[in-house]
Amino acid sequence: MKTEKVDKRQAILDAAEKLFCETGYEGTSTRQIAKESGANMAMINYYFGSKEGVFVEIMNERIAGFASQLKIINEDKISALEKLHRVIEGYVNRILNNTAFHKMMHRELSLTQRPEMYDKIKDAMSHNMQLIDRIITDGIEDGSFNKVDVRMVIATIMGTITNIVIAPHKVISCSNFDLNNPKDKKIIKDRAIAHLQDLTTVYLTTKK
Amino acid sequence: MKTEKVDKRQAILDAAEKLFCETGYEGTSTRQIAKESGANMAMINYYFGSKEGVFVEIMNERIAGFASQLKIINEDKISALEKLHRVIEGYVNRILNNTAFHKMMHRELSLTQRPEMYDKIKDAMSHNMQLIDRIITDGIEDGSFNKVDVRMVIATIMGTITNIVIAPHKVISCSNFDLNNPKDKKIIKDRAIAHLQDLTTVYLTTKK
DNA sequence: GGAAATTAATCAAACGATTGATTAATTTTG
DNA sequence: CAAAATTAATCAATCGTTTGATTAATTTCC
Repeated sequence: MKTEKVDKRQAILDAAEKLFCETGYEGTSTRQIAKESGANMAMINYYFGSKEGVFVEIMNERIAGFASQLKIINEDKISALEKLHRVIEGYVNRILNNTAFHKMMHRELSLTQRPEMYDKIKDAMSHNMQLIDRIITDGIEDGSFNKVDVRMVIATIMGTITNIVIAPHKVISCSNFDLNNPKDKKIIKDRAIAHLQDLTTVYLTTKK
Repeated sequence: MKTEKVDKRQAILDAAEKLFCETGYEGTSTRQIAKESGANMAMINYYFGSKEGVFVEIMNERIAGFASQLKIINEDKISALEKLHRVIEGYVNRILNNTAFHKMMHRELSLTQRPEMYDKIKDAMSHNMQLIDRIITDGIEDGSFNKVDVRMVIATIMGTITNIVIAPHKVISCSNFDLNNPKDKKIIKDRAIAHLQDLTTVYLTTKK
């Protein structure tokens, strides 16, 4: 009769991620997680060993998901510019579809107290970074891109997106604007993609 | 004879800022602050009323410092591009000279639990944003700049700098690299300024 | 000027509340 | 029945804050 299989384990993960995103790791108590997930407090330790175990599990799951999304863009026989544009589109979509997690990740990246987590995030990022690095470097070598500071260009692309997620008021000053509203999110996505594609096109391919 | 006036109040502020930057607000205890500052725990509440009072005081001091640094760049009779370049230089220098605080500010901006603080930071930022907005908009209106998505360009400038501060490994993959090392910091500063000035010049002034 | 009164600064100790974690008992499941 | 899942109760530790007392400095008063 009741097919509603309540997977407490997953419920804990979902609740914890939501709370960690909203109030931070230290700012979230195990009791809050238990309450929000509908599970008993002891279940947290039963399944994940500790509060930190929950956090690590969330990060691992997410990072694994990101890695699997790393498409074989570099295999396609398209121009370097076209590749870069696809990467930008993919990045903007991914990050703006997971704004809460992205915020949490960046928060963790700015702390020095959990070095293992810092390194884990850093490593996960570096894969994607190397992909972009290769695309731009190839473009420079085959003459289709200007000689630029590749790492700085990457910082610009990633930094722009992160900035939009963390401080959307910088882009939209409208007060009743909400990134969680699908309509508003779509607008921001399109603007971000258009801007970054235009920016990279002009900056990388304009002959001086 | 003894001019070593130990201002406990200031010692608390200094220690708290250091700790808040390193381990976050929730991650720092009042006992840590007391120990690090050499003050008695009760002094924190004596001077600032509460732990949050310390935090608010730090933020207010810093934000006031930033506002006072808001130079009258817009008054100078120089081109829009020149103004923008000066703003970029000022921003990079300011933020890279206060990396720890900048990290903390962005961390606070990504949380939803202290709305008053969020609004305070947002307001402080919006002043600087309006300055840049005006410079670019003026440049567009007088025909020296291309028609671009002004808010997105601002997000790019600020996002790039923040990204460098929070994830410097993206720019420098060298393992023994340290943003606290003055020599390394100088290198990053110069690269960031050169990149952003070059980027904005090409993107805003290239005729299509 | 010097005793008396007042204020500011500092301290050790303790407060109640909450933290993450664990126990032992119970229920559910296969 | 045995293993797995779940529960309420409890643990020691730590949290931010408050207390009452003490010292040092300043002000008031005669």
